[in-house]
Amino acid sequence: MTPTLDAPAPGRTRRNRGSELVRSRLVAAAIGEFSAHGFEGASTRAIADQADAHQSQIKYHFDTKEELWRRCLDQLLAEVDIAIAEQPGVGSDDPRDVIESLIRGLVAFAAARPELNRIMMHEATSPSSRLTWLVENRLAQRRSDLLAAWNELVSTGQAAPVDADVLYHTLIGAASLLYANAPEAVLMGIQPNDPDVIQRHADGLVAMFLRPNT
Amino acid sequence: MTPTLDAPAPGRTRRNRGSELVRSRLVAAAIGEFSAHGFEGASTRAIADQADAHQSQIKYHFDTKEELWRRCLDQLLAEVDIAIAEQPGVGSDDPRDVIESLIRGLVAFAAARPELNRIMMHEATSPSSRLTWLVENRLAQRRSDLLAAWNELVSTGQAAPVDADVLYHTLIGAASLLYANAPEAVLMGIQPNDPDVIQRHADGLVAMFLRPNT
DNA sequence: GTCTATAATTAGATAGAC
DNA sequence: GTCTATCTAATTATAGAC
Repeated sequence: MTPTLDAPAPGRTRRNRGSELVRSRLVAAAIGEFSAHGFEGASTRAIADQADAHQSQIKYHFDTKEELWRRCLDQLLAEVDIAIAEQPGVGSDDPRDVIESLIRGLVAFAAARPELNRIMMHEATSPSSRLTWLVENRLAQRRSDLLAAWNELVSTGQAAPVDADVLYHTLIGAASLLYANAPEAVLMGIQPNDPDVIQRHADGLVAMFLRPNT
Repeated sequence: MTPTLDAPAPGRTRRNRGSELVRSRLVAAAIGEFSAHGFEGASTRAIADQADAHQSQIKYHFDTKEELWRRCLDQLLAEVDIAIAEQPGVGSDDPRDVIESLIRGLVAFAAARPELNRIMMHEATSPSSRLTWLVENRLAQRRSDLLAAWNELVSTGQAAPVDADVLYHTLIGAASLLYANAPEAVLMGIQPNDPDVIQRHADGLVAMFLRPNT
């Protein structure tokens, strides 16, 4: 891992380059620990060790464990937005193409980067300052966007009979649990990393959530 | 909470009644803590406090935190089996009725008792001795039973085009995430405890996973 | 910016009085 | 069976040398 591979972030001088690297390594390690063990189960020492840094550097770079956690979420949410935006039909005029792209983007991302769904499943089981921050500042808008696209589909009669109230969790649960719970799936003899499995999974969800275009 | 309401367990004398009560109170408290904070995030002191017992009684009654955790899972799995068995069509000859009962039973249980799915989502994010025990000794058989029923539905052409490989996680994710993540859903303005919401959720899943009976 | 040392707290497990 | 007291280890946070 050579520092010179990372360009300085905007507004930062060359002298900060090393610091940015440490920050990104800490975030990367923290994403792994938070997703595997939850916020409370993850230790800052384990995170620092994985990042080849010292535990006290977390205080210097992020002040608290919770602020580090928020940086992890922002990193992952940026990635899921990219994964969805990369889908071919995402900007289509046809609401069916938009929802299909969203479903395929969610499956592809959950499979490639299960950490976001894992962290969500850890956090959403009980109220906390982190969960409130996450929903209010990061997730509420995304859910609104999904519902807007879904309502377009409903208006053209192509949506499956899924209530708007439950759509968000039904779709995300159906799309991501297999990958979020990959260690369990593997013990059950499933290969959640097999591209064929992922493809058939996405195809099945598209067929279920979108009504046949008669 | 009166001890006399609990009958002595089979093979136990009247003198053990108090002990059985403490055990059941510890299990009940532990289910709440494990589901909210995960195994690592839950503390045996908080569990004992909630059960009006002392932390060291966990050692006496269950020896280790992990053994207490296993008792919690057995309690919850017994409850989900009952919830499914209570569905009217579960013993039907028609495979469609069997799957419909399973879906409705899963939704009803996840809504009424989200703790099981919460604990599963905490545990299944990384390998552990607990996860291996759980899958091998408790879940593998249940998944086989589901797949057997599903294959019957496939053979009669009434199953949605969902691969057998991914069916288990797709169905459980679609049925339970809303309730497992209820604290998040509430922050989003959803009422996961509203019987109407639950009813429409179950209806939607039945319509999606079962092909129209043409 | 980095790193050592440590404070303050809490964890699970346990010994032994009652 | 219950409960007090305590052990060992791990936790986050922090002060200060370099």
